[in-house]
Amino acid sequence: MELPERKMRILQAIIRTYLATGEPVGSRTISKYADLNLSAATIRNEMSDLEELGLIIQPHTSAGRIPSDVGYRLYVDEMLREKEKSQQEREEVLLAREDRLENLLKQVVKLLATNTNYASMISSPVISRNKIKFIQLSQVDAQHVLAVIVIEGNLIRNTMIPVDEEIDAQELLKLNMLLNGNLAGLAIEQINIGLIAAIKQQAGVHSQLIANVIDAAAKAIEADDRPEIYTSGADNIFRYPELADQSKASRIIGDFEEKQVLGNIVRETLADPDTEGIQVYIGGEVPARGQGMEDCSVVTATYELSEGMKGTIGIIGPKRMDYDKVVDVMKQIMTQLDDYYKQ
Amino acid sequence: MELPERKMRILQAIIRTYLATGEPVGSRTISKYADLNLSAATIRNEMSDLEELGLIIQPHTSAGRIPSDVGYRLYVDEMLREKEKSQQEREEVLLAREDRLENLLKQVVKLLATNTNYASMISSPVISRNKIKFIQLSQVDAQHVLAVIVIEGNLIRNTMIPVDEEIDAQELLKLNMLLNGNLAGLAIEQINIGLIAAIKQQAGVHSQLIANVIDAAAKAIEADDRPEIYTSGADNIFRYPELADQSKASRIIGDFEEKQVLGNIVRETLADPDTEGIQVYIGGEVPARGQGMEDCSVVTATYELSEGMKGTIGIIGPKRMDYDKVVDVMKQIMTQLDDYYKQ
DNA sequence: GTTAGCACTCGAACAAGGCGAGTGCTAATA
DNA sequence: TATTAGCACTCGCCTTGTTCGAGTGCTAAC
Repeated sequence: MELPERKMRILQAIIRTYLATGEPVGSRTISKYADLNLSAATIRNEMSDLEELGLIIQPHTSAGRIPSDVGYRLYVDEMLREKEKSQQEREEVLLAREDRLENLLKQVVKLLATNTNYASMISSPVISRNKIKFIQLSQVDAQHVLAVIVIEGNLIRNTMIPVDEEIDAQELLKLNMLLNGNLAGLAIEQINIGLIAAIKQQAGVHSQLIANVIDAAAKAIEADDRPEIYTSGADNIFRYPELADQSKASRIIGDFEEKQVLGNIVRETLADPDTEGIQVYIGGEVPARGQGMEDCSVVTATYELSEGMKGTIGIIGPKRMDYDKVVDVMKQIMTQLDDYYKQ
Repeated sequence: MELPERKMRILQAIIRTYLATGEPVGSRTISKYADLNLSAATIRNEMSDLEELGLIIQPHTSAGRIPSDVGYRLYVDEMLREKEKSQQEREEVLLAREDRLENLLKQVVKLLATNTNYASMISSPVISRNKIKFIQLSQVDAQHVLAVIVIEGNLIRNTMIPVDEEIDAQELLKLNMLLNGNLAGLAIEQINIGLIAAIKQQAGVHSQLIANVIDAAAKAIEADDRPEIYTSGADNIFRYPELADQSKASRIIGDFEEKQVLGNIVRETLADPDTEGIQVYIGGEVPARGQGMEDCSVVTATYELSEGMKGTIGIIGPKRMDYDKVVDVMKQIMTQLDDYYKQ
């Protein structure tokens, strides 16, 4: 949709004031905008047009106008275009080094929440290349064998497997070689029944143990498809009256805690291959069947912690969100995450 | 505090009706209680006494009475005493088997929330006996050695350690024996500088690697002191009007997500050695410096998943909580968790 | 010690009315 | 033709006043 220059500027003025105040904005308010220099009456005519175009809405007869979803969309797209052009320098948000991935993610999501004042989430990176790299069995005590499975990308899974009797060290070494020889480098799809049967046969008396290990390996890889999601700043939604009423807040908080809906958003974000940068979902656009989110906007971005380890960060807030600032903060954090392991 | 029989029964009647309705209860309502058979006027006199004793409160002159914290306390103590006596049979809440501890905990907390309709939490068990059981180094690829550390109670931690060059298999075997020979069975306090120096000396050129492993082991054990906390059903607080208003809900949700306050409650529960069963904190009794919780009651219980692995489950709701039901549900879940690994 | 009766209190719910922000339309103006 | 000033009108919000009723405390009678 292409909009005449003046209408666009009036729309922007309306949205900007609405973002700041959260109240319907009237023609007089806009007429005071220095760089427009139009009377309230003219603005009224223009507003009438904008309403006809579906860009703004009048909540009731004698009220000002508020942006519609379509209006927001136009505004956001324009803003993103502007941002693309001007590679502005940013003040850095600094990430402290963390030794555990989990702590890093928690740190990031907290940072995101405190910097934006919106509810924030981060998904742990999912590994797209799900090959087995290395398997190691060790006898931990008389009743337990520990299976350590390393997946491409150095992700590690452990499973404790109960055994009837202690396995001879020499025997264990053979099993390790058997497993690594047959499975290392394979993706989960490549491990078929035939292969499993063959390995089991070679394992002889320990075939049950081997079956357990393969099972664990399959589960380990599968688990990565369901990324962990961390959240922070859910209470921020109470800052915005339009979300703070009981029923809405309840649904949003519920969705936020349940992680189901967030999972959908994460999946959607990761699935969209052409947008490398920021994605903005406004109101009904939010990929969530639940009805909790349609009064919200969601901004997401994909980070790549290291080759093939992609995750999503996102913030959730009211439709009248400070998109400008949010996009800035998210870009900063994204860049830092992308560089995290390169430093 | 000992209360005459009749006053106690009136207090119980008041609290029970208040729990159900959430509204101040008047003398007439109580006078209709079949098993009391007293007129409203008499009840009024008794209520006046109860108020003087600080057990009930009148929100404003022409309103009924609501229980005070002290009143609740009396009621709850009495109820717990009753429960102690009658070992009632319970309908079972059934836990499905889960292979990962994390999933078990998530399942439990969800179950707790849906069964009680209150916000629920569970802490992962903390290991009190923090001994190293087993250490295993493996060469995963040319640049990385994987250290797997198993702690008493079969808790497993992994660390990837970067190395300059591949280590000979024979050499690695020696290092493994060195580590296990010297560290297995030791608690973290027993690993002192002298011991570390001795091991490093024996490790020769690989002393740096060994230092990293010991470091990782120390961190792994330490991490267990800060238990993970899972929550569910935070949105349940919106069911209770007295908590659902914006500022209160915001603070509670914030506390709930931040896990800091919950951590305190968990610590408090675990620290209290003599109560083996259920703990009830009413209003100001809640061990949380934040002011979000003083309108709430918190019920916690300690479970013991297996020898020495203790954790806490808890629910958070309004002071007018269905203590009876909550205690029942928690006891069920506790018992099931206690038996979980014995089945 | 218990109960009936009564005057009194006070919040909740409802209705009426004024206020004011904002609109659309029309006629005048540049 | 585009813009602006003026004006009547609309409608949600807030304030005020009123009623209603649940609940109380007190007193006198049982």
